[in-house]
This record gives sequence, structure tokens and C-alpha cells, in this order.
Amino acid sequence: MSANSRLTIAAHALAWIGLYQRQGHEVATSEKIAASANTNPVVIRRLLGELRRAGLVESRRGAGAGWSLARELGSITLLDVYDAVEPGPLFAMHRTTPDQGCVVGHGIQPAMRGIYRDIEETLRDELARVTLEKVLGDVLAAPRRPL
Amino acid sequence: MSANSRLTIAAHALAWIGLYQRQGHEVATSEKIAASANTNPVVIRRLLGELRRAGLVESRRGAGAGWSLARELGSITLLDVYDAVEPGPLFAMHRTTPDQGCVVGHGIQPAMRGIYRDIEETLRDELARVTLEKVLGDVLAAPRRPL
DNA sequence: ATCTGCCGTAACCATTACTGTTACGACAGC
DNA sequence: GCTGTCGTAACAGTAATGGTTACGGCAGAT
Repeated sequence: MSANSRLTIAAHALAWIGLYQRQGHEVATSEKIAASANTNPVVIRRLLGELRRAGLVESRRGAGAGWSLARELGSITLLDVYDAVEPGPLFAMHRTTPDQGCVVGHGIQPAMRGIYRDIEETLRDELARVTLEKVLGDVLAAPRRPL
Repeated sequence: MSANSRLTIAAHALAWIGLYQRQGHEVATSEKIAASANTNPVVIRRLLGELRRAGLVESRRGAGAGWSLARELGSITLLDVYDAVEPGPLFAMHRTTPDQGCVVGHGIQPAMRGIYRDIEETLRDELARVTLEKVLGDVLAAPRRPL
């Protein structure tokens, strides 16, 4: 499906900011986050910009600028992040309208739409079950030195 | 996520072949299926080739060639089709290894892998719940003339 | 008032996946 | 042989993703 890493990187950034703030810092810079994720600061700023539009983070400009959480990690779920960074549906319909003169061509889109709706609903339930608090917990639970 | 229509088209083709066979025909041609899905026969042949590799359909060559089901529609699920036509995972990790010297960079991948594994397991359960028999039933249940 | 650091965003590029299309050899029944 | 269809390679167009450079704008520090 040509999966992308947007949800992963966004979760990484949120967990990083959350931990950074718990260590007493005010704001996190895109440069530091990018260094942790091993990517370019612009990539981080773009993603965090989408999270800001969704009300998950805030940004300050000027000197001493940076990013901070707009909500507690425990109140943010992967569904919030998913909705913020993933626009479209999981499965696409035909790119062109099927033959409406054919029984299958006529009925396939309503049929698949209903089926996909149920499946995506289940996916959303699962995403909503995972908070960023749990993500950070899992991150910190990773063994320091795998043998 | 840049969703594609592969699962939709594959389900369309299977439902079409199934209905065609119930109408007494032996084999379906990629040209007829493509006409119903309003696409190119090569697109259909490519997808059905993947379904053949998965043991869902069979193909005959030579004169009077075409495609037929290798299994009953009732025994084929959307998960079978999904596995046949969708190679990768739903969510991708970072494209480059995160900074292993950072606590978050070190723990994020194991954490997300575990979370994604659970979510994809749920998705697979949902896909396995839908048979192609049900898909065809939903197709035929679509209203003939929406007012 | 200027300096400085970082955001915000545009622009461009390389890579990849998907879909559509043409072309052509291979095969098997007639 | 003739014919119709598969099987597959090859190529093009479109789009998404991720990386990169560039630069204006903002606000606190000096």
C-alpha cells in the first residue's frame, strides 16, 4: 500500500517533546527532535504544523522559540495523531466509474463502501485505545542493551 | 496514505467471475472483467495473476482460455485477497535509523512495532470476517434505480 | 535598535508506487 | 495453421513521500 512513516514520526516527536518537558524544559526545537528521529528539521516542522492545526501542540516564535504540548500525553491518542496527519481513507474505490450497466459494476461500490466503513471504524477504535502516554511508556520500557 | 484500489478491483473481479460462473459460464476473460471494472485488461490480468499465485483462481490458456475460481466464494475472505495483493505493512517505520543515543530514538521502534502489530492483527481479523460470498450478496442487494 | 535563533513556508528534487497502455510471444483448442 | 486469450515486459503519466535549500518573520536578549 506504499505505507508512509508519518504516524511513526509524529508519535516520535510527541513522545520526545513530552519527555523533554518532564525533564524541566520549556520548549523543544525542531532541530533537536529531528536529530533524535534522524531526519530533517523541516520534516518535523511540517508534521508538527499539522499537529498544531489539530490542537495537539503549540509553537512559539521569536527568540527561545520551539514547540510544546497543548495537551497531556495521556489525553492524546494515536487516533488524534492519525486524523491529524493522514488525510484519506485506507482503501480506494475504482479510479473510474465501473460499468453501471453491469450488475457487479453497479453494485460493487456501495457494497465495498459499506464494508470498508466497518473495517475503518474498527481500525479507529484500535488507534483510539493507544495514548501517547502509553507510547512513551513503551519507549522507556525498551531494553537499554540488548544482548 | 495514498490508498490504492487493488483490493477493490480484486474483489470486483472475483465477484464478477463468481456470478458469471453461476450463470453457467465456464471461464471469464480479462477483457469482460475489465469492461465491468472500466479499466484495462492487463490491469485485471496482473491482479488475477497474484490471486492465482495465492490459489484463489485458476487460468486456462489457448483457445477458449480465461479465468475461473479455484475456491468457492464462501471460502474466500477479504484477508485472503488482501494478503495476495497487498505486500507491505500498514504503517512504516523511520526511513533511517533513529539516534540510538537518544532514549526516545532508541525505544521508539520496538514500541511502535508492538503497537502496530496489535492494530494490524485487528485489521486482519476484520478482513477475515468478510467472505467474497458476502461481497457478492451486498453487490446484488444494491438498489437497481436509486431515485 | 540590532542581533540572534528558530519558526513557517515555498520551492525543488529524487524515489517510489500505482495505473494505464502498447506490444508480443506462448499456448491450446478448432 | 488459425484464432483468441493469457503472461509479461516495457514505458509513460500521475501522485505521494521525504529530503533539502532558502528566506522572510517573529520576539526575546543584548
